[in-house]
Amino acid sequence: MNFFSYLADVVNKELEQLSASGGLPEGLDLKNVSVEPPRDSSHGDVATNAAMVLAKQARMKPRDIADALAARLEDNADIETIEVAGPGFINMRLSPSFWHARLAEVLAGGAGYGTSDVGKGEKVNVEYVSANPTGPMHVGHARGAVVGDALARLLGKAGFDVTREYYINDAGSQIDVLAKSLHLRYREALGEDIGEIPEGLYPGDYLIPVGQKLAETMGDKWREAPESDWLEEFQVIAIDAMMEMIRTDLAALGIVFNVFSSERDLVKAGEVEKAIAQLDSLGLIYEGRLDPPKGKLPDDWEDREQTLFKSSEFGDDTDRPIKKFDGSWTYFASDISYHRNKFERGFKTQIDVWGADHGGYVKRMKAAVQAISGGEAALDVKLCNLVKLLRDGEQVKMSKRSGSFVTLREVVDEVGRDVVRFIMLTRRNDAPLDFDFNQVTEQSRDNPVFYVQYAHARTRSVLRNAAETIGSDVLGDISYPELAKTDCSGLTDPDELALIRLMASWPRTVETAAAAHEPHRIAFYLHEVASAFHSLWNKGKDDVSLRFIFEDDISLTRARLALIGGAASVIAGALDVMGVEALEELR
RNA sequence: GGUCCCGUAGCUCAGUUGGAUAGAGCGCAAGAUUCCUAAUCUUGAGGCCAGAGGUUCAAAUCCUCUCGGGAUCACCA
Repeated sequence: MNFFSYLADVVNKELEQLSASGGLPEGLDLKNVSVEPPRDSSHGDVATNAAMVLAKQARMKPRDIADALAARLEDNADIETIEVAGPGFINMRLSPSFWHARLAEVLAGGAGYGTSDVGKGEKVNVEYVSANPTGPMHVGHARGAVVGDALARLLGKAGFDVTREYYINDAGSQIDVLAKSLHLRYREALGEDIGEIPEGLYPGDYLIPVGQKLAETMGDKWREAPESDWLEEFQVIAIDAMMEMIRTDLAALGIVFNVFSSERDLVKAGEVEKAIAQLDSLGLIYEGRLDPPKGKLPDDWEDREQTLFKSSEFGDDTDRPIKKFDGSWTYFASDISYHRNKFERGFKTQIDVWGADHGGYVKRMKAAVQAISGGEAALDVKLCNLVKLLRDGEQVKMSKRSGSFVTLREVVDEVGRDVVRFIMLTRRNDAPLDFDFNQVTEQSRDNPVFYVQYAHARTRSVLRNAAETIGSDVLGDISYPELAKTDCSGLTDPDELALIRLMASWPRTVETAAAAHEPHRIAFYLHEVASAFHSLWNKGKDDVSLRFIFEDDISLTRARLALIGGAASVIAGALDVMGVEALEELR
């Protein structure tokens, strides 16, 4: 249960009763009344702004409303103390028994705790990675991959029906380049000395094995043939090989898609024509001229008539071309048809995860989604900023031209998938991110992955240790469902209750992070839980009564183990939303 | 020049879609190991939330302008 929602219901009911009994006017609009954590935990566990929000409508002083409401809430058994503070906040501290009940929920819920139905099964499409199939994935792709995957998991946890989708950009001119590069490697495999890879072709050696295989299976059939004979076939072969490589790399990161959509297939099926025809029927397509960009004029600027989409009618800065000079569709045109295709498959909420360098593309794409859906669908674009790789304090230089970029695979092989995934979520998606090889493999609190994993390993260590030192025949069953039934009235220390309050905040964290489409919040939440747990652990060093295991007090030990088990369960559950496995021990 | 993102402690960043005295880590200063992993914890100093207006009970958050950093700017994807 989201205890904030629960208390919001309680507050709303009391407000209605106040209205009914004449303490407040009737017919008040309660929609802005909220029950939230206070900024400063010394103010209490939850706070409501009801008195301030209603003051104007009710034509009463906030303090008067607050006093009346507080007087009613005071009788509620879940509320231990209540006070009116500041301009009219009502601060509530909840009773220990309320928190004990939440702990039981955490344990009984296990991995499913925090799962919400706010999504109401609504279909959401998350499109991410969508790297061009022209080479291996590099670390920049890794960030988009992790953000998209974690967002998909988060939305699923919040009750949405999520589809993870990869859009294969396999129709543009870079595919011609890919096919030509492959032909060169094919000739090389047949024994030809190809020398330096010419400028404009892909120099990486990942096409070498593909060329070799071609030479084996096809012999020299295409060696001297004109380009027009082999281009199409080489394109298909190259795309398949690259996508296979990309899938493998993504799998190494633990990322799997439900749907791969091919731009090439869309174009071949005439989907672009359909989409453009629809826009045309709405009067949104016309022939016209664009103003050149202000400021510096591009060298090759040519003022000419083009086929344009009226994206400016939907908030874009200017209208956008949908055909190239040679009459073929622009990338934008096929992207319109792709998003239309997603809408026709029932996705009214679409999320795209892009690199920050595509920021200038957001407005037109949102405009297009609005236009093709008649305003029924909405697109949210998450832009992922750059990842800066650091090693020994030095930036690892990446140059695509020389082919010396660091691949996703290399990073995953070096530090592990869980580390990559976690670190990629330690910043907001639109903030630049430093990925420091030294830091992320370090076993210290500088390393957030370690800090959180260590907390989990410690919880598991205590549970193992309890069973060993006391013996399970005396201690009893300490599985989470059994611990859920434990009498926890012995848990009264403020830090213990604070830890439970954090655990109990997990459902709300899921809901708010999902609503905001911000998976990084899970990483910050985890850091908080880990910190609260480490803190409690160390408190037991000074205060023996706060230790977890007492051989002569099984009842208290079980209560403490319930606390520990709850922490373990919530940490593991939150890590799972990030796609990270919780570790049992760190040795 | 247009557009978008960013500007919060010395550094790296959070800030729960408008809430109270703005938080955390690193670094700095001082401390804590008879126990289950000190691989951790506790305390302290450190701020004109880039700046100026506006909106309202309430602004780091929303609006306008200025300054500074980044991305991008027809016919690439």
